[in-house]
Amino acid sequence: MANKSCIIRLSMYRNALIRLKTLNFVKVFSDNLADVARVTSVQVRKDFSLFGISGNRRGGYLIDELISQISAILGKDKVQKFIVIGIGNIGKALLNYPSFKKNEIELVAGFDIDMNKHNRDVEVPILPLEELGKFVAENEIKFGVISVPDFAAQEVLELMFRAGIKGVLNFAPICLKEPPDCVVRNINLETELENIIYFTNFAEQAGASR
Amino acid sequence: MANKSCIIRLSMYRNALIRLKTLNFVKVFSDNLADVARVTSVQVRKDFSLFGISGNRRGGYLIDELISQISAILGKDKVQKFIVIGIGNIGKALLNYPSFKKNEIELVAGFDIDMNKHNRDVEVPILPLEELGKFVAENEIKFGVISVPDFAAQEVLELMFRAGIKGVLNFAPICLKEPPDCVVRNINLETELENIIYFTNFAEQAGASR
DNA sequence: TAGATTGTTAATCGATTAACAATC
DNA sequence: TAGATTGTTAATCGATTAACAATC
Repeated sequence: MANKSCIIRLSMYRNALIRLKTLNFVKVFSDNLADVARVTSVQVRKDFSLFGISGNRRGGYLIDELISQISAILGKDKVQKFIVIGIGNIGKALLNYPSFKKNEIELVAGFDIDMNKHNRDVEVPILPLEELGKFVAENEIKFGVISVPDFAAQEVLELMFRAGIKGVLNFAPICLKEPPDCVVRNINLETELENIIYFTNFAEQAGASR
Repeated sequence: MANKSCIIRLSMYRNALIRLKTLNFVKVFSDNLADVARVTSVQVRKDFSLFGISGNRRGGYLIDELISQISAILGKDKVQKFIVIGIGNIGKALLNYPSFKKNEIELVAGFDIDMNKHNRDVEVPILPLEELGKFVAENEIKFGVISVPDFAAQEVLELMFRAGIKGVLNFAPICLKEPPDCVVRNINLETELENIIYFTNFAEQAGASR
């Protein structure tokens, strides 16, 4: 029903709502949310109607209600635990990313094959890859992030899948095959930069010929 | 004409082609590329036709030709220089990301307001934010990455824009307003994880009710 | 009541897919 | 020639947008 873009927009609305709440706003109009998410107010209302979220005609939406409704959709009503496989630069950056925790996302452990990176005596331990299955089972982990080199990614995914992981965000620059009943999203940083390059150059050409 | 997804697919085709080339492949069929990019072969041919790339009926495509044609589209015929603003965890990870350089993407400098992070005596210097305008002008930089906290992002974008930057990848968790003649893409890591959570939970429910 | 805003149905737009013609 | 593959035109699908009805 809802597509990826729609869920991304819901996240953006929610972030904006939380900011507005800290400014002591109580009500918000679809037009306000449209501005922060860079979409139209129709889009906002359409997104809400998809999930049966309704406001007050003439009176907009109550921010508190809206936050809790969107939060429920996005699974923010409870803490969601993730593990990170591959503790290179990206993996480390994710483990130290400050704003996850205040948004109910908790990275609970890292895994790596390099024993020099292992460390159990910290809040978020870095463990050997062999312990992944046991850890996932014992801690009931559903989600994981792959930040290993491209050649290792598919194998790591299969390891995670066999351990029972159901949702994966992949930073390795390769398009992974989704196992059955497992959601995989690929983010390729190089590809994102290439996108910027293409559209910038394209806009320049279009601008020049105008 | 081409949309974002199409350019992402071109990047994926190119990555796959480079791998195939190292395996001494000479020719490739649209069906092969479809497999690596997880799309259909019609999609591949349609993408190519959009850019006037043609192969040999019955004989597929010559890998060398294809790589150079896609490379030209993606601006890989020359090195593209980027700067990184905000040298936190993400910024550092990007500066150390190994595979950019072999794909004609060069991160040439970092910028930060924290003087403890400044360092001129390395290959990729970390400079004070005040020097951004001068550096961009002297080194003819067109592209940049924002990896500062959310509250600083819009201001940094405007600084970059005034300096002459034309394309920006933003990692700050806020949807930035595109200045005129400047391309901005937003990647929000939290939102990506929220996406995984939603679609995983959704798939589970759908699976359970089946 | 008049005006502003929500919410829904219909129209449009754009991207993907299907069908098939071209040709090596 | 027969078979496999490319390349294009038309059909479909899904998401966004427009129009407008509902109502506070």
